[in-house]
Amino acid sequence: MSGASERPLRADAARNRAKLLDAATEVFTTRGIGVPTEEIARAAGVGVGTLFRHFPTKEALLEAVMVRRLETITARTAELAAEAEPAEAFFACFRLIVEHSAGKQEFTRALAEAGVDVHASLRESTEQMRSQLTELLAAAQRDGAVRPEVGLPELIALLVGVGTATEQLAADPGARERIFDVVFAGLRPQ
Amino acid sequence: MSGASERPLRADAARNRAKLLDAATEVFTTRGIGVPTEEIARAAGVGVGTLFRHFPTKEALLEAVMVRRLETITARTAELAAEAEPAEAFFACFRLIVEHSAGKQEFTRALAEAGVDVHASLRESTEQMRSQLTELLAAAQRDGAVRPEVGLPELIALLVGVGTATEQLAADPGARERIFDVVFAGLRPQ
Amino acid sequence: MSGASERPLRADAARNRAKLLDAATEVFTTRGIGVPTEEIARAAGVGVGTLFRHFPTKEALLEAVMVRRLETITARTAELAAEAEPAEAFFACFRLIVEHSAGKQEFTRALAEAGVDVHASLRESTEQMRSQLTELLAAAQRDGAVRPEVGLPELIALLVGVGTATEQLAADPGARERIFDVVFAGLRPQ
Amino acid sequence: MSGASERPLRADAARNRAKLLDAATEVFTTRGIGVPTEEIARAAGVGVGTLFRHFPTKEALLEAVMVRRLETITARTAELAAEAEPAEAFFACFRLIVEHSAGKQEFTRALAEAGVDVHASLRESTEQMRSQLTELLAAAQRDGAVRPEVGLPELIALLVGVGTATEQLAADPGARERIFDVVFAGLRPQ
DNA sequence: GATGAATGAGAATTCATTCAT
DNA sequence: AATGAATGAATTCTCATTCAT
Repeated sequence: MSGASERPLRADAARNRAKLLDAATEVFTTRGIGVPTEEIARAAGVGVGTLFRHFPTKEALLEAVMVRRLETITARTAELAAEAEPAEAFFACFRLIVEHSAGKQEFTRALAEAGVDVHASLRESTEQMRSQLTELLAAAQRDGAVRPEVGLPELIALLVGVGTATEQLAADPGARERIFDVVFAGLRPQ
Repeated sequence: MSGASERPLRADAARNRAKLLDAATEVFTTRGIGVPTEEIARAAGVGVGTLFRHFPTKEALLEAVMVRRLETITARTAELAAEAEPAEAFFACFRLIVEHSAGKQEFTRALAEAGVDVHASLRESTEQMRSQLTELLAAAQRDGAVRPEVGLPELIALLVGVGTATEQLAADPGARERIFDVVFAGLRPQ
Repeated sequence: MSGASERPLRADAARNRAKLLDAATEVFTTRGIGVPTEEIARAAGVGVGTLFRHFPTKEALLEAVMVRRLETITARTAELAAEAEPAEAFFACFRLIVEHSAGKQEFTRALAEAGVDVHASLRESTEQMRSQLTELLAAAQRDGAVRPEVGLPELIALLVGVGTATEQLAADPGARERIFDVVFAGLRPQ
Repeated sequence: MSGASERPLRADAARNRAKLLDAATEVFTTRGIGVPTEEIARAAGVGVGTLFRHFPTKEALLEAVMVRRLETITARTAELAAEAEPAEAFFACFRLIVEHSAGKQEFTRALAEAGVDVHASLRESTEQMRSQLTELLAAAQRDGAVRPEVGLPELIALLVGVGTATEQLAADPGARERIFDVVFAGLRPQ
């Protein structure tokens, strides 16, 4: 489903690639993007050379991390959307996305700064998520579960904003829940 | 008003300090923290040496920028709080803070990473703002304008979150307004 | 006469710049272009940072070395050309250029590979030398001291070729002299 | 004819070795020595591992390329020398060697830098060529076709020099011809 | 005090060479 | 034997900070 145009990748290479992505995700989200590539390689248990063989630049690694994240989110969102009523689905997906988005902003910014207009491969995953969100939102609005004047841009901004807000409250699940309460209440037709 | 324990500072030195803070604020918020100190000095029209005479480390400059921001916000918040009814004051201050917080997160993160737990001098300004917010919130809740279960941590997280959300919508004031609508509606007792 | 558009350059900075150019000339010609910048800095008695402040890339350093060389040669050629009869001047300049060109090829190739078509600043110095050579050659041919069918490209190729040939014979001045004999004889009308 | 002391080498291995030498010759002469080994392997249609099985270091590959070149030249020189009169043979061989020496300098330099003083295996081929040249030169001098004061070192230096000169004129065969005219004229007794 | 040159510890990236498949 | 993934030392360049002018 995502870029199926490369050779199968030898078993060990695939394993290393995965280890690198895991390590990078972990390290980038907990310690920020500034972390030297060398540390990511160490965290993955491989040499720097291997890292750069798989991802030709640090930026490419960042991008790959984000793509994988977006794909996970997209897949789970699709499941959720299929299982539940529009209203329920909308709010469940909102939570899901927020919970899986930790640290995403910093990534996006870093990529954006790199000039390349939200890199091609990211664009694909991004586009997919946008269309899912468009549908979820429309259905929820049709159902009267969400204010009609809220558009896709506002929804995305809120997702990012709530992501940031809850990150601040990492230590207090109750408080985090109250953030959702507030925003969900605010999204309903008044 | 802040740390009045230094020598008076010669007129030109004071002017340079101000120019540096202005330049740093501008540059950090528009281009991120990664910008080399040399560029900030250039933007301020002084040499790097001067920058480092005033702020012993880049981090100290970051901190000073934030302190000044917080002081501005605190001052205006105090004015607003004095002029208006609790409910109105609360929401007006919320907007005010959000609008003055552009780029703040990145700063905070950078400082946090620097290890020193939210630097001493910042703590002072932070503390002041916290107590203002505590009062504003309590008054608004007493007035029945804000849900009683929302606490200070949630309020702060929402301020940061809405700041992030509106940053995403920099180009569309109407959409930004809708974010405030949603969150303010959600904050009111349901 | 060469790019007089920069600030005067502080005394110590100028000294360092000169030390760097001297060291680079020495190191590049004796040990080749592959030598790490760090070694050149060490040879010049400065830190790498200083090297890169003066020459933003290794390539720029290479270029500066060549420009300085060409300028020296051009200046001496002009003197020689003024002092002597066309025939004598032509052959004296030929020697001069050859003797000052040690290692030049490698430089040119490195720069050429860098893509930028024989960098702008080099072009200027190069152009100057070309026009000098054009005149010297024309005068010598008018005088009947050099075969009329030899053009500027051949002259330049011969200069480079004799440079290479004599480099091979660095240890044997007599043999080097014989190379000049052969080529000078071959250049005269037969 | 060269080092006949290795095992016979399986047919496919021999084919790979040849493909590697061809590719290396091509790539080194057109793009310089700096080209990564991996590209040479790719150009030869084999993996890097194979390259390193046949040539234990990059330097060894360089050496092998040169040896093969020298052997080709030596063989053709022998033919030419047998077919023609001394004078004619001398000048014909001079041309031959020059035309087959493209890029050789860079190789030699690279090998020389590698410390090992003109590697053992090269020495053998080199020695053979030296003795051929010695004979050709002596015969031509005996015939009165070449100045008597020119020795082997000068001849070699001239070969290298003319090689360099004609490389500069790659695009203009006429000019290249004039270089030969000049040098051949200069070599004749005056 | 102000200036900007000098410093050198990192950071990203490359590439010859080794080794598991 | 061949393959190409893995390795990590080496290289170019950056930038916070210091110091001579």
